[in-house]
Amino acid sequence: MKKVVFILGPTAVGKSYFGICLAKKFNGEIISADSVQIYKGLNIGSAKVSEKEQKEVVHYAIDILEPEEQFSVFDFVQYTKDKINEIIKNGKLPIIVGGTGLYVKALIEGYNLGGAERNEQLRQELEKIKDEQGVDALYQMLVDIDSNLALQIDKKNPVRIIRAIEIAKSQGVKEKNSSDIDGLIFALEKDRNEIYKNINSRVEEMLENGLVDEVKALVKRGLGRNHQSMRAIGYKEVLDYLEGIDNYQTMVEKIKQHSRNYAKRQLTFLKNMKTTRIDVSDKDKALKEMSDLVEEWYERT
RNA sequence: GGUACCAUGGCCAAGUGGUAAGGCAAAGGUCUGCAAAACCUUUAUUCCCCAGUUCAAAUCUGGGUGGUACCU
Repeated sequence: MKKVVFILGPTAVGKSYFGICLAKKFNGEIISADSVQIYKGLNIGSAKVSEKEQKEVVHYAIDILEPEEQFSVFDFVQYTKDKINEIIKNGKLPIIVGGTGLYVKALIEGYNLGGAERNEQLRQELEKIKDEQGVDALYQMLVDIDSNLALQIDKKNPVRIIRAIEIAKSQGVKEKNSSDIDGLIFALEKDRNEIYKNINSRVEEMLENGLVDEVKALVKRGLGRNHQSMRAIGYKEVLDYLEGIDNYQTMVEKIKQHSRNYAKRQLTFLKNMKTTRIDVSDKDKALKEMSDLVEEWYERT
């Protein structure tokens, strides 16, 4: 079994901080589990750890993709498994820090995904069916192709139905889940209002640090709303502002609002995972608590 | 001061006589493949107030209050 520490939690609770502290203390290296921080050029809006912090502690899964590229849970699991092995081989402790729940869940539970490629042509056809005949027709297609798979898919969720059809039609081999990870999984928590307050002030900070310019640069490079990376919170809203759809004030409010909604969703997702909950309202106390737990867990075989 | 228009949930808003659409927010939730995505559930016994017409009014009439625009 591979020993891996996980630091999860909603946006703006302070995951990065605790990750770095623990890494320093336990000779660890960090793998980010964040669907936006993997992209180069998306720094401010993704609250990426600073270069300075990246020098203090080795970080992986940050800046590994161009903003034009696609990425999926499958890719994340592949990448991360390799890194975990590498880190352990070097005698260090892997620490996974991030807020993208599904990435982490897939890793912990050992999803064996087949690696089905995106099929743009098929996608276009399916989109067309959805627009012309509705989601029900789309779902019916899935039922016809693979009725077992269809049972697991939300009937009304076009994004998932399309992906399911894509997978069903590809040759990807699916095996059973298997995980060789012995995880110590922390879920950082804090009073909801406190989190919301942090989010609001962090958004203000991002704006002061030049979020709008960051997006402008990406737009200049040819990025637009159909790129996966640009659908992230903080980016799509600025895009709306730059295109004159929203005024500045509205943009700011929307970024805050969407971040709050996101935090809520993360909290819900985390509730369903087996985690060790840590109240981080008192930073020092929380750090001590986590350190003790890591120590004890690390000793165990 | 005059004239016109408007007043519907936290916000935006549809509805012009038949028993309150929708969107956003909020709250809760889903989750094995774009997840900072996508999706689901809940949320106005009541339409600014008062009086009237009518079997029936958010919808019509009169008055009041508040707002907006234009005029003097």
